[in-house]
Amino acid sequence: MADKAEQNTKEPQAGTPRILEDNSLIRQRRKKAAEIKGMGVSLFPNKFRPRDKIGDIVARYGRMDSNQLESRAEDKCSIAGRIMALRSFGKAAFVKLQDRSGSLQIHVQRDGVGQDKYQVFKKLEVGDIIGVSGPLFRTRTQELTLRAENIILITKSFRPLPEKFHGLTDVEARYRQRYLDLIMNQSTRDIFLARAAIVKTIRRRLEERGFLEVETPMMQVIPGGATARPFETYHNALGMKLYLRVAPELYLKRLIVGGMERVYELNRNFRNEGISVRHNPEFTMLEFYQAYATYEDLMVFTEELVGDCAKEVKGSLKIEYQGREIDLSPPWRNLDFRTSLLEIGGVPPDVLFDVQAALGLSRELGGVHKAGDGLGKALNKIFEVLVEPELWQPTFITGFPKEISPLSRTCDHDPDVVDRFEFFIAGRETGNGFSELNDPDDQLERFQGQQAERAAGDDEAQFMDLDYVRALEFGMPPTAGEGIGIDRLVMLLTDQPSIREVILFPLLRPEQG
RNA sequence: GGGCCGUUAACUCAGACGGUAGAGUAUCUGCCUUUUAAGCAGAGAGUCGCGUGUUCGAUCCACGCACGGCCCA
Repeated sequence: MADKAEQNTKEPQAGTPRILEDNSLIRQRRKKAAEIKGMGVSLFPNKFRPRDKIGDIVARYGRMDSNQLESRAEDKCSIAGRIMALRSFGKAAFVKLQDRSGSLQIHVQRDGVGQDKYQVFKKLEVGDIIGVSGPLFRTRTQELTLRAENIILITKSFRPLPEKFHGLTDVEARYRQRYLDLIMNQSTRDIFLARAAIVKTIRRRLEERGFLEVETPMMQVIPGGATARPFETYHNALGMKLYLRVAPELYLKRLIVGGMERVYELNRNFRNEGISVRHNPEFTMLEFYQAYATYEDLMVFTEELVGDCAKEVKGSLKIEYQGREIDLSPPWRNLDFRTSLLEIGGVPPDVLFDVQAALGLSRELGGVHKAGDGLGKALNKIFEVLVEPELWQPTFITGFPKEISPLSRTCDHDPDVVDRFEFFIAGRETGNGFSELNDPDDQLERFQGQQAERAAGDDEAQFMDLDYVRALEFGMPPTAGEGIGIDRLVMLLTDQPSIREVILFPLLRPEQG
């Protein structure tokens, strides 16, 4: 009997924690839970062990017709999952059960599971996690269905799931409550399955080439390896300021000095910058270093590596991103930095060698410059605004100015340029590689130059790292190294416009002011 | 940091150019042993993001704030 007075009450049911928001639906679900408990049934048992995955069942039996399934009625399946839909007919019901591999319809009949279990079952709701076992059959409409012979509540759900048709679409809710997003949206699950596949492919390819996976400090006394502002933190016992790393680069190259010759790290970096569709304060980067190689060797490897990832998750080197086709087939376009400014950016030739003209143009385009900024920084800003967005098809840019590359080896026949490339896909920088600077005296001078820039007010300039110079003095074999932004690669290969869609828990401000 | 847009029931969304709000789904009650956005009948559910101001009266207007989205820096 419905007790409407009780339905209306604002009083929480027994056991409702007051620290979380409450509503009538939650109260109703807790009431049902109490009733189930009152029947002597545990709400959170941990005994049921599913023997099967729904995906496997569908793969194995999905093509069998009614008669074939009938003849295999002794093949009992045993699965566990969450109730995503429930259609009840009084003495029978259909349940849509979802596990990590897929979903399957369950038919529960009073005469199939027995009066007692059916009484409990009638109290179950969408969102509850149950275990069921029984044979498969096909319904009148030919849907593969498990006939429940046994059914058990595994976990009671106190909160209502979003509506079945529209699901959860509110972007903020999807990021904050990613668990709900994952329950409700197959497309979200697919993104993170693809991400895992991409990371796995990268590791496999690197392992095949003899790279060793290592882990270097994320908390660093001297943040180095990239031009970026670091996060600061503090170690209480040591009484010491620490930085979250902006890159693992300098540590990985110390390992090259140490004789490891081929190393990689695929992990998080932290940069204290604004948030955008391309930037999250913490992001995942692959960095790898190979001794006795040049940046040109890595360009070839990059084409292979990115291509392998595309084949793995898209099955093709021709992919579509945000409605436009991208062809990852090698060889990729290769353009000199200055040439790209002229041909793609439409920059007047005199700007390329005239600091004042370059700074002027950069400022016109919105660039902010300090007194000490030279040609390299100005041209780089111009590049970012005029050229980068145009590089839709995969493109290597080479011939970068030395001024913006303090860790790269100087080009043998142009002292203003370094042996470096960046590659761009879909108008975004996706990776950066270079022949490493292994002349310790040159490196020391570059650091000193960075120190001067820092003194002049550039808080993105790199810190002096004397131990790194000391390591180079022991001798680092000629080495090429590269970093690839994993989040951006995943965006590309899952056709996502925002980096937040490919990060499980993107950084958001707290919900309550 | 700036601009634009958004925030209404658990979810997805309407809405009134000021008079304290609706739909669908979900939920509750009843019926129903092959449904699949099940169906039929009935019912309940809201601090209209937060605050201040204007007003007889604000969810709606104004200002501020919070959170989010997109664009720009």
